Amino acid sequence: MVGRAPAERPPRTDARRNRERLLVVAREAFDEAGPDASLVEIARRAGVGQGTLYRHFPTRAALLSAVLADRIETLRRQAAELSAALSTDEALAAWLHLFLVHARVNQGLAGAFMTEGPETAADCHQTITAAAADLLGRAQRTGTARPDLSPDDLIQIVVGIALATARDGDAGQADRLLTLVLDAVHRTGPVA
Amino acid sequence: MVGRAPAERPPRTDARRNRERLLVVAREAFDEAGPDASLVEIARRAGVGQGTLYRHFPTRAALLSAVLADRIETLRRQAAELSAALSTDEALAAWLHLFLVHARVNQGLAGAFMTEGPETAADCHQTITAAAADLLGRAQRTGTARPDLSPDDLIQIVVGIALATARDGDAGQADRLLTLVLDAVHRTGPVA
DNA sequence: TGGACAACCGGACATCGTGTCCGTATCGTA
DNA sequence: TACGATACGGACACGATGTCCGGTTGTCCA
Repeated sequence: MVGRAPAERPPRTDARRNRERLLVVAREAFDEAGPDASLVEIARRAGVGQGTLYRHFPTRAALLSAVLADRIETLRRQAAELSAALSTDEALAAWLHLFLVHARVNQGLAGAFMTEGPETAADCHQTITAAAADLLGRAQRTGTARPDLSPDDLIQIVVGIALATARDGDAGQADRLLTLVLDAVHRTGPVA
Repeated sequence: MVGRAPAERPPRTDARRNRERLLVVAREAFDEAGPDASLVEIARRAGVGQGTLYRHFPTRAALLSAVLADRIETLRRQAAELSAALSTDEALAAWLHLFLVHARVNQGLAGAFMTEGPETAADCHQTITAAAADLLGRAQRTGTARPDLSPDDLIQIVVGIALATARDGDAGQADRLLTLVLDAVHRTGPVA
């Protein structure tokens, strides 16, 4: 084991402050303009120089996943809550719906999963997949969900729905497609 | 009815030649670098100025859909062939598989559907949807596909699968997800 | 308290991509 | 051949990304 960082100092207060401001502004900007929002514009609105932005968040993905971190955390928590409050099937359906809505609203979520390799968004993906595994696993053990479906595949197809329906305002279509998928998920027997 | 175009002249030979060269080069470029390939680079490799490129294809989408036009045409033809050769269900499955493969290989296809409004890629979308409507309609009349599914929704979810699985090389996942969807499509009765 | 050093800031800059504009060259026709 | 319509080409304006460095500001210690 090599020498570890020698008592690494905490970041300076102004650095910490700027980081917070950037996150707040970035959240707004991504909500307004989608995941392609201009980074210089974000820096400008946060009242900092571009250098500051790029120092804190070297890439767009880094900023995106930082912004998304708490949404992801929220989704994780909601998975647990729904799992406790509803039946397995209802919980799975409700949570996937929440996930879909979030993924569509800021397409950045789905975008962050896709445009990056596993490096940056790995944590997010990990957390989401774990939550899905929990809910799906319960349904599978209960016998109401087909056993030959992985949490990763489930997440991926919902991401697909989000990506495919992100642009047009037809939210109904996204819901219909999710319903279709859920139908398939619960199909454990042969075709009727 | 107002006066129609007065005997509109055919394009000049050099214009026609340049258009061809651009299409050839663009096809290569999109295959190599994906749908975000640089347009100036395409112009350069085709030996024409940027102005020429933008005159023939005012937007990236215009170029993309021109490049895709023959692939789309191929898909349309294959739909008819499969429809004649196989059972309705097999034809539908086989064609959706072909569509998925094409959409993934050059993500540009799916990209063209998404990044544009209905304006530019309308023809492509129209053709694809029509082919899907044909195959799906037959299955629905046969009674092997759920009646509450529109061709548009079907296409959209396959596009979603393509978008979501375009980056990572796991072609198996795309197939698994398509199978899942097909399962749902054929589910005409209550859950087993 | 105050001074020195590291950490941090800000914005200019280099680079790349898109799409427009217009002077010039070339094609088609009389 | 000569003329007008058509098309060409590249400079240009604009906007975005990411880097770099001189100046500034916190932090720590004497």
